[in-house]
Amino acid sequence: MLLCTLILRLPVEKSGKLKVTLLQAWQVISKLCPALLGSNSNFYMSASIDMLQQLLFDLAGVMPTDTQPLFDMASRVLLEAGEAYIRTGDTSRKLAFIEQGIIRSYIVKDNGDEATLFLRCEGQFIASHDTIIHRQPSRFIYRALEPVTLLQIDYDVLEDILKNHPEYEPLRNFFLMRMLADSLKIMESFVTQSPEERYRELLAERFDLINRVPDKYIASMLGITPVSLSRIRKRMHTKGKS
Amino acid sequence: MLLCTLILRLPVEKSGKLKVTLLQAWQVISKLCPALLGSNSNFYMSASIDMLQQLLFDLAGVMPTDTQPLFDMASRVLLEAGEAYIRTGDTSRKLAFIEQGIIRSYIVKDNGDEATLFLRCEGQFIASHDTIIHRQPSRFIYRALEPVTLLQIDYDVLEDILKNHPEYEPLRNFFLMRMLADSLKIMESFVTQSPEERYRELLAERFDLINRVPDKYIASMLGITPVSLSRIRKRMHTKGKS
DNA sequence: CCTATAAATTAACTTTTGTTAAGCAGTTTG
DNA sequence: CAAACTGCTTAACAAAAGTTAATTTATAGG
Repeated sequence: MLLCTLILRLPVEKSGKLKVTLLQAWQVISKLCPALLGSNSNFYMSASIDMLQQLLFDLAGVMPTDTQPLFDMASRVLLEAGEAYIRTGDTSRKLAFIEQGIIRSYIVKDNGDEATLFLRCEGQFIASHDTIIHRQPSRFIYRALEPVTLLQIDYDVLEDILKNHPEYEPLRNFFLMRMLADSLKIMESFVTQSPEERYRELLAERFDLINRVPDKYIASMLGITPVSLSRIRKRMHTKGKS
Repeated sequence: MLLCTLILRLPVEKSGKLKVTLLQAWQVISKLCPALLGSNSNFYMSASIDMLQQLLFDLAGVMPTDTQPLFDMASRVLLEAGEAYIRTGDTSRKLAFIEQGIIRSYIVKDNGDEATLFLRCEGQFIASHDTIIHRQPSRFIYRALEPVTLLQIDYDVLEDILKNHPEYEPLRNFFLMRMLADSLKIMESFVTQSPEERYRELLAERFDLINRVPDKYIASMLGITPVSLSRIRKRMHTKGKS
C-alpha cells in the first residue's frame, strides 16, 4: 500500500484501497512494465512531424507536400536526460516542438534557489522567450528531464521563411496564441486559486506530468516549497477525500 | 502628513518627512492640480493613433498613409468611469488599444469574490482572450476604472483585413508578443517572488498605477487579500526603509 | 550487497497570510 | 447636514507557508 502511494502520487484511503481510475492505473502500470505493451511500444504518445503538418493544413489549408521549405529548415535535436538545451546567457533564438520527453524551464534566483517557470512535454512548444521576445541573453535554463526529441528551428530563420512564404503565417500565430493561452491560464490560477487548489488541478489535468517529474519541480512551479507541497499532499490524503 | 500617506501610497518617515522623488511628487501634484499645467494639459500621456502608425512603420516599413484600410475599420470607443466594456458571457472578439484611462480585467469566483487578472492603461492592448483564443464566451469582465478612450477593432475584422493586407501581419505579431511578454513576466514574478517583493516591484515599475487604482485591486492582482497588502505596506513603513 | 546520493517526509518553530469583524476617513447621496 | 457607502486600517485568531534540520525512502554506483 505504501509503495502505491509513493509511485502513484494519489490519495490512498486508510483502508488501503486505491482511488484511481482505470486510465490512471493503466498509465502507471504501462510505465512500470513496458513489456506489457510490447517491446517497442511507447506509452507516452510521441508527437510527430505529421501532427505539425496536419496542423498547418487545418489552420491554413497548406498541403503537407507544400510545407517542405519549412521543414527543410527544421532540424531534429536529441537531448540526454539531464542535458541543458538552453543555458543562462545563450543568445540563440531557438523555437522547438517537443516530439518526446519533458523540458523544464527554470531560473536561478539571487539566493541560489531555482524557480521552475514551466514543464513542457510532447506536443507542446518551447521557446527561448528572453531572446525571441526581448532580444536579450536568456536568464532561463531549459533542461531535459528525460531523453528528449525536438523539432527545432531558429526564430530568425522562421522569419526569413515567412517573408517568402506568408502562407505559413498561421503557424506562427498558432504558436504565439498557444504560448499566450498557457501563460494566461497559469496567471489566472495564481490570482484565483490557493496552492492546494492549483495542485489538485494539476493532478486532474496533467496527471502524467506528476508521475514523471520530481515533486520539487512541481512545487516550484506552483510557487511553493517542496515541504509545503508535501504537507498539502498529506492533508489531501487524510482529510479531503476528493 | 496622514493625508500625504493616503494619497501618495508611499512610506512616510516617523518624522513626517516624505520619501518621494521629484518626479513622483510632480506626478501627484499635477494630478491633484491640473490647473498648474494649463487648462488642456493632461499629465497622463495619452497614447494616440499616431503611436500605432509609427509602430507599424517601425515594424514593417508601412507608410502611415498606407494604413488607412486598417484604421478605417477601427473605431474609437468612449467609456465612462465604472462602465463595463466586456461582460461575462460576451462573445464579441474585441481587441483594443488604450488611448486613455485604465481597464481592469477580473473574474467572479464561485464564492462571489472577484479576482483581478490585470490592470491595463494607456499605450497597452487589451483583448477578450476567452473569445479570441478559445472561441468561448468571456468568463472575464473588463471594466473602466476611469473615463477611457479606446481604439477598437474586432479580431475577426482584423483577420479579414490581414488576408488582403499581409503587410500588416507584423502588427498582429507585435500585439501577441507583447501580450505574451506581459503574461510571462507576471508568471515569473509568481514563482520567483514573495507578495511583498511583487508589491515593491509594482511600486518601482508602475508607480502611476498604484496612485490611480484602489489598493484592493492591486492586492487581488498580486494574489493576496487587501488586508494582507495593508500589512505589507505597514511593514514597509516601519521596518525596511527601502 | 552495501554504500553514497537524491528526493520526499516529518517535526519544531517562525513568519506570513486568510478570515472576520470593528473602526476610521473620505465621499456620495438624499 | 446627516446618513449611507466605500476603501483602508487594525486587531484577534486560525490556517497555511517558509525555514532548518533530522529521518526515511528510493535510486545509483561500486
